[in-house]
Amino acid sequence: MKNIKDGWKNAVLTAVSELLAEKSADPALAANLVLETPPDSEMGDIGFPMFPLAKAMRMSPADIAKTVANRLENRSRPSGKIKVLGPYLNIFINREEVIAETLEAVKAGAKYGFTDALSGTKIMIEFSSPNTNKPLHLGHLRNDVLGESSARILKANGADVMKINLINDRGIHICKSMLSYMKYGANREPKDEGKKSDHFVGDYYVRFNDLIKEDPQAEEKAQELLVKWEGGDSTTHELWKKMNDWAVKGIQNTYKRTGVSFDKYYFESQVYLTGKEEVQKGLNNGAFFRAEDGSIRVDLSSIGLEEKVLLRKDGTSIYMTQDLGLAIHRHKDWPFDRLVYVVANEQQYHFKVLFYILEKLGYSWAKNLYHLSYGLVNLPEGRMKTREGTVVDADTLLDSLKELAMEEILSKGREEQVGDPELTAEKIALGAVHYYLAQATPSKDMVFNPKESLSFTGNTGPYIQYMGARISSMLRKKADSASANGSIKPELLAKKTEWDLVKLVAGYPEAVEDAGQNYNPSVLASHLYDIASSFSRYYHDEPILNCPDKDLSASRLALCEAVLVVLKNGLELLCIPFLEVM
RNA sequence: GCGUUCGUAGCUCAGCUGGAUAGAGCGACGGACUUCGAAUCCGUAGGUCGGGGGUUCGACUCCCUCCGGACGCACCA
Repeated sequence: MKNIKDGWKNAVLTAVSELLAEKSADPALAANLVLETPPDSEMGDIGFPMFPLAKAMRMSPADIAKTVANRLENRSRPSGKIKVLGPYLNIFINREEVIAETLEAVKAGAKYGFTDALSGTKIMIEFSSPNTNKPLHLGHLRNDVLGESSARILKANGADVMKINLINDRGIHICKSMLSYMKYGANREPKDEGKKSDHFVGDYYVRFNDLIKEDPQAEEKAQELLVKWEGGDSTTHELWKKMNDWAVKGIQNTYKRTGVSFDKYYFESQVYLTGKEEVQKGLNNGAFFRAEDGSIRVDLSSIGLEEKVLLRKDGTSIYMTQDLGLAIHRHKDWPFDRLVYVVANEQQYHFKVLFYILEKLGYSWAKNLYHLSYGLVNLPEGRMKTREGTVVDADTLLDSLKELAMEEILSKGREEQVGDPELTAEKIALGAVHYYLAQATPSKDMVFNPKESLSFTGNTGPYIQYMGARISSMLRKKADSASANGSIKPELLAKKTEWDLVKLVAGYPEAVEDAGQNYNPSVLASHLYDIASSFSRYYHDEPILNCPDKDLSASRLALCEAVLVVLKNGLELLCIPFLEVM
């Protein structure tokens, strides 16, 4: 469909520039011509507003539209119908052609919608990056779905993608949970308390609050523990390793559950010292300077900021130093063309500075670094707070959703049809959360209302899953219907609803490309909702299997299959499980 | 104070590089299951697109300003 649009645009463009020349105006003004989609398909499939040309031609936009239309009528042009609507030159593109083309394209199955927009591009994407002192929460789920989904979308656009996870396994917060465990743990293990191992660790982190009340020195002791850890103290490292293993194993369990995976893990404990040499190098070549107090800094005045310390006066490194070294280290590991950081928008400053410094150090790839900045997930009463216990835990959330989905299955009496109710409920739960998180514009903060946000009706993941299940159900019954003996005839699909569906199916690859170019899964989510909802209306209004005309029935079913391909592929890109039955 | 960012229906969100009457879902109210799955569909009510200027043939979209919120402005990560 894209080439048809382009064909029309060129035809109109040519006609317009000719006309401009005749009016002795600059033909280059034709570049102002924009192609848009009319509000309703009854007005046309594509439209060209003529306002921008009015002044140069000294004609009313409506007259221009008429003149251009006449000119186009009398020459070779792409097939379709021209309709002038006031100042708009609208085109009804040749439906049969597009329908036939679309039904053919969809035969690519799981590959339908893949583009080569990014082929040959190596993209590294970092996301999740959990701390090992507590389990994942709702915020991580947003990060994870954005990261995983973006990675899948980039791959679908032909990119070579490497997903990485930087585990934050060192630092004062880790020491706090260790200290707390040393005090209250009594060498117990997760299985002794029947807890998921990351929750087990997290509970000790929370209990550090109790520890502070008991022992005012607790904060200092945690600091001492960190020094011991950095000094390589063996007992400390033993405990550290044990607790980190618990945390990481538990977190990985959640990844498995949500369908998130990584090609490579980096552990902060192994890389936090990298970057020191880079800072030295930068100092030597004049990119950085040594301040009076002995610390090494970078001047940021050219990007409107002040200065930033990169190495303390005692020579120890800071967060920026680490990230600096890590980026360079990663490029050596895997020479990417682009590096995407999926990190909350609170760190905008950090990345702005980081990218600037890397560029200043002369790394050619530095201009292709991208901070996929996303907003916080807030509760109706405000931000989630660990100490107030309002953090929405990922596993707990999924469990309670699963329970709701299960109730739904039971209340509809569908446990037989569904086969495995447990598994189905789990997939519905995942569909609900992932859709909810993916549908919002990444950069914006969002509000999560535990009571209302995760319903299964309306604009939700399960709604889309349901449409997939309905089509799947029809396909299972195909053999017993009229369509079994019919043949597919694109010209029979003449209803407005059918045309709207075809356009949505045909527009899917563009949505994938759009989502990829902008690192924005939400455009894909809304495209899927549009198509699911169009299908639902269609399904309601028109008989498909029950259609008496066998050719019409077969054609309609083919259209539904096309919709199904889009739903399946799109859900996959959004990390939402597809369900044959639900 | 400075910077970034957001402010669209009661609530949660869309609105493509400015274009034809601002769209969904939830909630409210009213309808539709002897028919392909009602986790569905249809209808009604609900909006000075935070306020005010400006640019433009045209502004939810761009610019300025004010108001309000969030987040940054660490030798914490």
